[in-house]
Amino acid sequence: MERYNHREIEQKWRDKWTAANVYKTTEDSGKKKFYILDMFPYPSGVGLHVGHPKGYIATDVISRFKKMNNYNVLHPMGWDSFGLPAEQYALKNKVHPRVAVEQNIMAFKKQLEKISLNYDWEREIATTDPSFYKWTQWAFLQMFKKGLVFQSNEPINWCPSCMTGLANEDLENGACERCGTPIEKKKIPQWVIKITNYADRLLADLDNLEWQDHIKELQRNWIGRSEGAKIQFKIKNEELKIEVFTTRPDTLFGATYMVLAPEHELVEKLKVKSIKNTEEIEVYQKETQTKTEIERTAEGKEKTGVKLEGVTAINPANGAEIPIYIADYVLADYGTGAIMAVPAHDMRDWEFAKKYNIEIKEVVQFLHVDKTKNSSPRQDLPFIERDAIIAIVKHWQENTYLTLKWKQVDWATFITGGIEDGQTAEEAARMEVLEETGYKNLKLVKFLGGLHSKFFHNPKNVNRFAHFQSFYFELENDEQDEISPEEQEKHSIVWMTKEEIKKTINESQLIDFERIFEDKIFTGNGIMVNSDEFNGIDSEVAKKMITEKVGGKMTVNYKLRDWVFSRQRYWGEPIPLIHCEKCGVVAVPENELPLMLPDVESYEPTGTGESPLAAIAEWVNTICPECGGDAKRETNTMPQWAGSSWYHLRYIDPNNENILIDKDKEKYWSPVDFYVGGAEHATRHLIYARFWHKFLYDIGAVSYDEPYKKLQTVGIILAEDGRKMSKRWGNVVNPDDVIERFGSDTFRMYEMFMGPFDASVAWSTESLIGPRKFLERLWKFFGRGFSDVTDPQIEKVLHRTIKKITEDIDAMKYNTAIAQMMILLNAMEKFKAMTVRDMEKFLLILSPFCPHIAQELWAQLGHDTFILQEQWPSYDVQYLIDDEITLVVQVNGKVRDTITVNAAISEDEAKTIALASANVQKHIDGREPKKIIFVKGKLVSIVV
RNA sequence: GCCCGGAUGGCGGAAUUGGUAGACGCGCUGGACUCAAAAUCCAGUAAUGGCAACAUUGUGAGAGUUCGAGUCUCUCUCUGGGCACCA
Repeated sequence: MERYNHREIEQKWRDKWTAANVYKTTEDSGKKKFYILDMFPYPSGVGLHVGHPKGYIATDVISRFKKMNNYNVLHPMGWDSFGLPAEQYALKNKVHPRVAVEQNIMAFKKQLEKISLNYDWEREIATTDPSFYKWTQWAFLQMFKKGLVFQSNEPINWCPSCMTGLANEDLENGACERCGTPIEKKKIPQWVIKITNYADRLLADLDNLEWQDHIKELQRNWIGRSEGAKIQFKIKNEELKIEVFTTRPDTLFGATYMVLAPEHELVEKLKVKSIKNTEEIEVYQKETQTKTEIERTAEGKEKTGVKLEGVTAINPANGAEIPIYIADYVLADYGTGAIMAVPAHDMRDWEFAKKYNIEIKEVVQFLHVDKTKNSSPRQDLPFIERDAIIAIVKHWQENTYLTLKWKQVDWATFITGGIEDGQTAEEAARMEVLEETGYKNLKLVKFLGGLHSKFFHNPKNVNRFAHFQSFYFELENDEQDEISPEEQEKHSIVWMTKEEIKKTINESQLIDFERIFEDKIFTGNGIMVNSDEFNGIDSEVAKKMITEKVGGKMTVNYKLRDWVFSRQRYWGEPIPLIHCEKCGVVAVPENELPLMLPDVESYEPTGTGESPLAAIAEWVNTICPECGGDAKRETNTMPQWAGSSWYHLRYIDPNNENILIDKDKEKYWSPVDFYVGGAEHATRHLIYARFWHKFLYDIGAVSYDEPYKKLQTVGIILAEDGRKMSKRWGNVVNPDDVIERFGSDTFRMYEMFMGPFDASVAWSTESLIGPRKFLERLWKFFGRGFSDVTDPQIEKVLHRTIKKITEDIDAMKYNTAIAQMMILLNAMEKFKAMTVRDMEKFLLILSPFCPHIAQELWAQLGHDTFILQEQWPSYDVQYLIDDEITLVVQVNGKVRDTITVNAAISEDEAKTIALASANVQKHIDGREPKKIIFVKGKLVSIVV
């Protein structure tokens, strides 16, 4: 037998498979369908590196596995070929984008073919193909007709380097996701899709998807649902009202000023007659506009704003007259673009109010329910309410604090006590300190605020619901009165350091203690104060009550923004709309689709906010399909995400000229059963595609309302140096080189063996040797010939391997599946004797991973069939059962012996054998076993 | 700051979900073959002590629950990712 020659074998079988068209897929109602999809690549100029095919290999393994298990599998591939990079590549290399895309697709395809992925290439699609984008445009027109598309003149995100507007999703930390250039706000007319109409469904339907939880969580955060209230504030001496959205209507009594976004329309209206400092306002508005997103949101940036002089608002809760500001910390496009500011309970408002000396009014106080062992409230006791004080007293010289250690029980506190009638809280605090410790000369440093606590008062054996006011004093000297004998009996005075306090004092008092050192504001829920009739109730409950009282209404808000859909670039689908002076904006008639992207002299971006298409007069000038008069075409193009939002459907029916997708075919194949791709698409492509698909569902074009039933993300392959593979670092590994040297099978196997599928692992050419050696050893084993019977030891491992691989492929645990095949080969080499029949089983389970060598050896065994079309082997349970098992014997939790026993051993027998072990006896050391635990099939644990 | 993950030998990683930690692979060490090297094969490989049997320690750190914890609970450190003035 010749040496394992991967080049010869792999080329031979690739040719044969292609000639026989083995990957062709047709509808077959007799079989269960399985649609498995890769995120299609962007055919860039640089070609594939070793990381790209990882996901493709995985889906290829599953696809082959499913085919061998009698599924009718749809496994297609295509190209996401519109968009900026192609255009930029074309500009740089002075070729037309169409030509560049064609070349790049050819190059990509050539690379992919070497890996022998079982795609049905007859279903290949490209988003730049007019027969494809006809339907992208068609779907857009349906949205337009349903009123889901509107034109906006609001400032949008503009990338000055890419010279195009961008959607919210295209930003990364306030910069362009592609080029890293800080985003500016620019006012240009934009087509926007009301994706927010779908926010609730996009959120709710996540629950029914078999996606990884962290991806769902990412989408939930991106959609950003928050519940709150809309409340209106009257403006004094004006007919106008300010409407705000707030998640904290309970804090309304604490709203001491209001803020409008600088771009808020009310500002312009108020300028007309009320605002006295118009000039100052306008300077600030200009500043806001020219700032980049990054400048506006820079971390640690001090808040800025300008007061609207001459205008005030009325707080609807208490009638208070409060000032109005404009400030750029309020965003125009979230909520109503205006807020009620509650500096006592919102960090941002607090910063602002401190800077501009605005009243800070506390309306919610912390409610602490003690959860520590000794102090958590007892279920069986009622709460006794009490107004009380806490006094924290610092030593006159040292860094220690006064505490009381109770003598009867294990309990230490600061000085606490009730407030008597006619006493102020501070008076009560001073009195308690004097009574309990005798210290007299207190200097008040800080009032720490209110705090409510539910706890079990251990010394007094009652449940307390205490309403504390807390004070921080410093002692001026050690002057001290005599303490009464009763007090002395109760507790002793202990001076504690910070560290000691943190260890001994109960939770709620610790919160007070921390307030000494930190300027913290309370932003949580708690007990209402300073809020008239709502005082004393739970702030969570007060939300609805206060909203109702002031005539507001509870509502829901989303962070998700509408989808800015216009790009001022050449290489995209033309937006099929026509501007007519008489008729307004009119849709291009559907029978004129596709609206072809015209050729153009210069497709460079203009940078003015106008698309390069605007320069082609003969294309732009058209007639209005409604009135027949002169009209102009829309010249913006669609974003790259348009085509990828529905491409999964087109594979099902790639050549249909009459309809987006044939309903019967769609019903047969849809939805995608398994979708594999990069996690970076979690908040863009996967949001857009879900939206687009849901829209198609709503208009009856498809029959299932989610596109991707199950989603799995791929972990990226890092370069050998641990960095990302990039031309810039010069650390890119090309799959062509690896396949040439080691073979496609080795390459495929290694990528699946590297680690867990969704983990990012560094490439290692050194480790690649492992899978290669495995294949060489298999080849060699084959050369040795076969026996009439298989060694029972091999048989056992073989059937376990079949079981494990069957399960592992389903669970996407390829690394352990391959490890198991290695274990099998190790056993084969050790025990040698194996029948042809059993070897066939091995080849069948190997074939999804390494199709070429499996097919070659399959043929060498005399088969003239394609292994892909064979049946997946089943395992025989009789080989899974062990007659003998190894029991672990522990003494006090430590392994002292292992004993080999019959699998059916009884508990008593096992215990007897375990106790008989010499080493076990040594560790029992004559003591009497307290307890012997027996776990069937696992262990005997002896406790002495 | 907020929301998700992750941390196991020299390296990539296993661990039936609470039951012998380190499967499998790489690397490394020793041996066989060879004039020699590569390749291949055999043996070893968590650390420490011991000729060995074995003992002690050991899954980022610290506490806890348990006969028993990589796995469960709490606190913390480091780290990857996402979001970030979202009211």
